[in-house]
Amino acid sequence: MARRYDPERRQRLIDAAIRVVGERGIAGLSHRAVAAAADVPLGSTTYHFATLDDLLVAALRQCNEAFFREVGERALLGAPGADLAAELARFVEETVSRDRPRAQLEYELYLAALRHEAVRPVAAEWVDNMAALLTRWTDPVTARALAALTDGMCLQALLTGRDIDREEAREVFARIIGKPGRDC
Amino acid sequence: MARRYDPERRQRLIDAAIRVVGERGIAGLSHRAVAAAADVPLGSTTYHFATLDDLLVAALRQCNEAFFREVGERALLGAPGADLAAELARFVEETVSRDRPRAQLEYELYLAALRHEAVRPVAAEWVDNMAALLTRWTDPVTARALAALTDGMCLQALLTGRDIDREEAREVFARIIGKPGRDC
DNA sequence: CCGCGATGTGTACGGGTGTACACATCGATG
DNA sequence: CATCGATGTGTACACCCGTACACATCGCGG
Repeated sequence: MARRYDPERRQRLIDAAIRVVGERGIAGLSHRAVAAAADVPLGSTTYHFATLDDLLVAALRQCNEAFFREVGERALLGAPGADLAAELARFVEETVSRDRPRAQLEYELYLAALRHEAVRPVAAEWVDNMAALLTRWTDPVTARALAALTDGMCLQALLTGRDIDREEAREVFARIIGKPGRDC
Repeated sequence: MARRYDPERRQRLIDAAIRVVGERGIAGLSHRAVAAAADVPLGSTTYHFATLDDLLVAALRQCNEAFFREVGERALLGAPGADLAAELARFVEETVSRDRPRAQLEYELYLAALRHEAVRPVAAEWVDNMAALLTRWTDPVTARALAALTDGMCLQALLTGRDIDREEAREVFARIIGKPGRDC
């Protein structure tokens, strides 16, 4: 494999793309904007990423990896056996209130799959990763439902600008999981 | 109030905007595209809607009204007292599989609130309307949870291109509602 | 009936965009 | 060291965009 003059050029472009989307939204994503943010000439962006969809996919994939690496490392949901409903409630509440710009960025990339066919497989990966993660605590059906409810809660909060009531969230998560000691 | 030469000009522009977003996505929404779709000169769009956000808000508001008018007229969720979980499962399954383009359009406008501050109040109305509707069957907390889960399920299906398992959906909705005859 | 504001129309300008392409430069390979 | 493909660079083109603005046209109030 031939080495590049700037072996990290591609990576820097992805980082720049994420920065651009974070600041100006997907609508502001352009070869030129990324080139400027990465401090490289225009031709370099078009060389490494022929279309904007390529950039979008690379950016979402990187967010995806970063997110689940963090979740894995920091055990964002506590150890298996912990109170999953409470952990999920904490997670959505913090996602929405603590680092809102980042959540908006991640969701914007994720939701781009609605219109951009090319992004769909990566969005599917995200969904599957989240479900797989939750399967450590519960069965697959419940895991998928928890993932969906998490998305719904975060999005409604982000879209309306409201905060999340952590206790209310915990209660609802618990209902899906099923209260321990009862047979429903 | 002074009557217009074309009293329905504004309305036709909104319809055209919805058509444009449906065909080309929000990224393809422009004064020119709307003018062409409505068969009016460019200046007319800018006169009635100075900014694109104005158009976006008007379009979403119209979708919002149309949606809840339909829900109200056709009793999309069945009469109060019906099996709400089953009705919701049917609803999400049909939303995703029957008229997918329309669902994509509605969600694209709705999700625009992530980036467009101006759209946020209308998105909030949508959330509130959905919750208020569900309050006919259940308490407010459960209603909000059902609305969030509905969004999450539809979105995950639309984003990944997958279908919804109606029976699985019913089961999960039922858990949030709480099964009748049992005390959980 | 006349004037004025609301509504409608056409055009032009400056700026941003994707894309293409010719050229420069490097690393590996023979 | 000659060569060739991969990588990097600069520029130019055609296109679409929001915006502004001058002008036309209509309806209503005085």
